[in-house]
Formats: sequence, C-alpha cells, structure tokens
Amino acid sequence: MTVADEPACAGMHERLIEAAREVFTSEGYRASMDAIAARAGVAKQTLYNHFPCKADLFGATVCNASTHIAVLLEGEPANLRDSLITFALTFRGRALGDDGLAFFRALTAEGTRFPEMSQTFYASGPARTVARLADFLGRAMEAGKLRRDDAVFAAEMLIGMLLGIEHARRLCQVASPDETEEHRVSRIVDCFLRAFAAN
Amino acid sequence: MTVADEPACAGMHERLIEAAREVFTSEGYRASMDAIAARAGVAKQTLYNHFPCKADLFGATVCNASTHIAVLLEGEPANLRDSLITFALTFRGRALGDDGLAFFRALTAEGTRFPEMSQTFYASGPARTVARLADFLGRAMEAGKLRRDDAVFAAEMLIGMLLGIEHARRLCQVASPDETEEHRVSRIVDCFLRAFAAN
DNA sequence: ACAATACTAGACTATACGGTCTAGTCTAGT
DNA sequence: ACTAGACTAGACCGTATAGTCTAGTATTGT
Repeated sequence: MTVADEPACAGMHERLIEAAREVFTSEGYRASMDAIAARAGVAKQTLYNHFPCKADLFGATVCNASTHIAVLLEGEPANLRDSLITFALTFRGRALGDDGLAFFRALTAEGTRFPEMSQTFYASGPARTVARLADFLGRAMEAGKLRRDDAVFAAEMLIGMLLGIEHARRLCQVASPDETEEHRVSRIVDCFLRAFAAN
Repeated sequence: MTVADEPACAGMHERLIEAAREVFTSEGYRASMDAIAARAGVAKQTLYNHFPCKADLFGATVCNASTHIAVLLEGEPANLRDSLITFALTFRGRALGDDGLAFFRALTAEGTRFPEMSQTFYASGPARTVARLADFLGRAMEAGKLRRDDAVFAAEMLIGMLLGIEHARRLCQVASPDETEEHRVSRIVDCFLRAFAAN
C-alpha cells in the first residue's frame, strides 16, 4: 500500500489523480475517498485540499486520461496494409487492454450521472481516432488505393470490425479465443481491404 | 408510482423481477432495495421473502433478461441481402436501444463484482446470436452465395460493423448522426457482402 | 371456525461513506 | 527564529442503505 511517488513524484496533484485513476479503474465510482487517499499514501484532507468533492476528482481523472487515449495514424505510408495493421494492433491494445476496458467500464457506468464527462471522453478518444483514420483512408482513396467511398463510414467499419464483438465479450469478462493478435488483426484488415478494394 | 400488476399480474415473483429490472436498468446496481419495493408497489419484506439478498435479486433479473435477448435468424431465405437486413435491423434495435444499452451498462458495471453473471449474459445473448448467424452464413457459403471462409469470423465481422463505434458512442451518451436506421443498415450489409462476396 | 401462508407498514440495527473539523507536524522562505 | 502554507492523523457528523424484526391484516384451504 501507500505507493508513494510512483510516476517520478511529479507533484501532489498528479499523484492524486494517478491514485484516483487506479482505484476508480478497479472499483468504479463507488470506490471510497478513503481508499483513494490511502492508495496515494496521503491523508484524506489532502485529497480535499486539491479537489473539492468526489465528482470533481472523478472528472479530473477522466479528463486527464482522455488526453492519452486517441490512437493516431499519420503520414502517407507506401504500404497501406502494413500501416493499417500497425494501427490496428495499437488500437486494439489500447481499447481492449485490461486498463482501457476497466476505465471504459467505470466511465460508462456513470454515464447517466455524469453525461458531459463521458461525452468529453468520447470526443477526445474514440471520435478523434475515427476522424484521423478517416482522413488517412480518404487520402488512400484519392490515391486510388481504395474504392472511392465515404471515408468516415469506412473508418467506422474498420473500427467496428476491430472492436466488434470482442469489446462486448471482454466487458462481460469472457475469455477470448486464443488466436494471436497478429493473426486476428491481419484477417480483419484483409477483410476490410476486400470490402473497400479499389474498383 | 406503485405500478402494480403491469405485465398481466403474472405472479408476485415475476412482478418483482420486472420492477427490479426497471430500477436496475435506470440506476444500476446502486439502486436501493426500498426503491425496487416501491416500484413494485410492495413492502420491502416481501422482496426479501422472495430473494434472500440484493445480489440474488440482481442475478435473477439478469438471468431472466438474458433469456430474451438473443436475436435469431432461421431458415434459408431466397434473398440473402434481405434476410441480413431484417436481421440487422432487429439486432441493432435490441443492442442499441435505450433499454438494451442501459441494461448492458448496469451489467458490465458490476462485471468485476459478479463475473459469472455477465458471463452468463454473454453466453445466452451475444454469443448465441453470433453462433446462429454463423450457422446461417455457413449455409449461405455452402450454397455458393458467399465466399467460402470461416463462418464464425464472418458473423463476428458483421456484428462488429453493426455495433461498431455506435455501441461505444451511445454508451458514452453521445447523440448519433441522423442517418436513418434503414439507410445505415443497408450500407453496412452491402459492405459486408462486398467483403464476403463469392469469388 | 381455524390454521397456515403471504403481504403490509414501518421501526430498528449496523455499517459505510462523503465531507468537515481540530490539533499538531514539517518545510521553506524571510 | 518566525511565519505561512501544506500535510497528517484521526475523530466526528449526517445520511443512505442492506437487511432484520415486530405486529397486524388478507386470503385460502380444511
């Protein structure tokens, strides 16, 4: 317990947010302020010196995490398939990893209580990822490497296939089949490339 | 309040489960037993006469709901595209509707507390839907209407595209674009048919 | 009529938790 | 040395809630 200065003791504020993220991630919003203070190795009052109430701490945590989650895909790489596979692996690692999933769970569970919060998260995470991917695909379409089509729609289909049933499955704590990530991802990307092959 | 005998007063047990479903759906597991009793128009003790504790009531509720959620697709219809579109509309209605979504949220929020419960849900809902769809697609493959491929994989891709980013978006309370369901679904099904067209 | 069973109303207990308060310590800047 | 500001430890308050208990009321089968 009392895991002090883990991320290089980068100031009390960050330390508190980090502890809150860990505890909220594993227990959801029902986690107690005492537990968070203990996790940060800090007195409860210190927590309240930095954040006026629990909701604000949760908000700061979500806000902080939101800035790190978008998966971006830049450049104009020669090999479309390879870049998509690289992107897909990163994306799945982030969206389907234990951490990302637990965070998503904690966030959406409180969706009705804090709607703006989950909306902010969506905008700075998934929505940004889709937008960038759509840009990328749009350029590939113009270069004649993909069929001319609605680039946003294409991006959403790829994201959908990558997340797919697996997102729901893991949210439900069901173990995944033991296909390797690389194998699954390349099947998916190939499926996508068939659907959007240049005509 | 005290909405008695709503679903044809089919016995106290069912009435309690129905009230619990409504309240859990809108407030999650943090809903109070008092609220559920009030919703059922019943004394709290009555609730405890039927269910020994809150967790059991939640379990019964989930279990009951799980039996109704799979979307099945039977038969060998002549027109593949039409049957897929019909299936897709039903499926999206159920999985992306307010009710289904709220229930899913309540369930996955407690995923770490009641893992078996969400696993059961997954098995009797999404997993069954995928399995049946895969059967259907497998038959279409054998009939030469789709490329010969892994039918389960194909089913997962279609489900993924149908749910896609939209599931995450709605879980995050973000309003959806105003494309009609019919239009979106047919775009998706056409995309799927391109990816799995018979060669 | 009687007994058994199920339901009602609501008081009650125990606990957990958000948030406040007090009193005291540690550290830095002057 | 003195002061200001931040941190600590932990008591404390109010409220919400799971679950129990008691006492009384309908209903039903014999």
